[in-house]
This record gives sequence, C-alpha cells and structure tokens, in this order.
Amino acid sequence: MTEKPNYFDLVYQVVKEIPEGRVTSYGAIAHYLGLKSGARMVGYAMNAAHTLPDVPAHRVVNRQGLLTGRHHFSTPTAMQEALAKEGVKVEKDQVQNFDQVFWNPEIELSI
DNA sequence: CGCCTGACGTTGC
DNA sequence: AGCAACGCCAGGC
Repeated sequence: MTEKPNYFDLVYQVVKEIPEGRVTSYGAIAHYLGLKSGARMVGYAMNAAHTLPDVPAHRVVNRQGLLTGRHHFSTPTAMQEALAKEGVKVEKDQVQNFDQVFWNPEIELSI
C-alpha cells in the first residue's frame, strides 16, 4: 500500500460521525460517498479501520442489519456486545429494530 | 506482474 | 419468496 486511498478516510469520517446507539449500512456510506457500487470497498475500508480506535466498525452493518463483520473482531461477540451496550438490540447477529437505529449519513449529515 | 479473495448490493430466475 | 450469479475495486501473495 503505497498510499492510503482518500475514500478510506472518507469512510472513517462518516463512521466516526455515527452517534451512539445508531448503526448504518455499507451501501449507505458507499452511496453517500458516491461509491454506489462500492459497498464492498466500504467494507474493505472497514477492515483497515478495524485498527483505528476512532472508527466504530461495530456500528456498521450490512443492508440486512446483519453483523457480517463480527468475525473480524477480537471476539465473535465483541460487535454484538458493543452494540448491546449502546442500546442496540442484537439477536443472533441481527440488529433488532434496524429501521429505528438506522443512521443515514445523507440525511443526518444533510449531504 | 498476475491471480484470488473479500465487513456488499442488486437483479434475474 | 427464496436462491444464484454478476458486478465493482482494491489489497495481498
């Protein structure tokens, strides 16, 4: 990695703006950054963000509200535990009331 | 330098 | 309504 892609930092910033007790989806961030087809890239960026303490990757889930990246955490339950502590109900790796805790950057950040 | 994999999403069948 | 395949792009080996 000769350089760190700018959009990586963009993803980090958006994720860092996620309020406690709220979650967002990769596609939402991707679309917000213009990476409409780069949802994968967002997740990929998250992989690097995983090393940054300021990037709550546990608040980022997929479109289904499913904790797809929980396996990348220190423990398979770390993501669920973190969300549960913030008030987000997680059952079987699935976010409950996903539509209620969903945080849309395009709206919350007023684009 | 080339191939493969990968925290997703969407469309088609 | 559920399952499968494709598409996008970048990093790692």
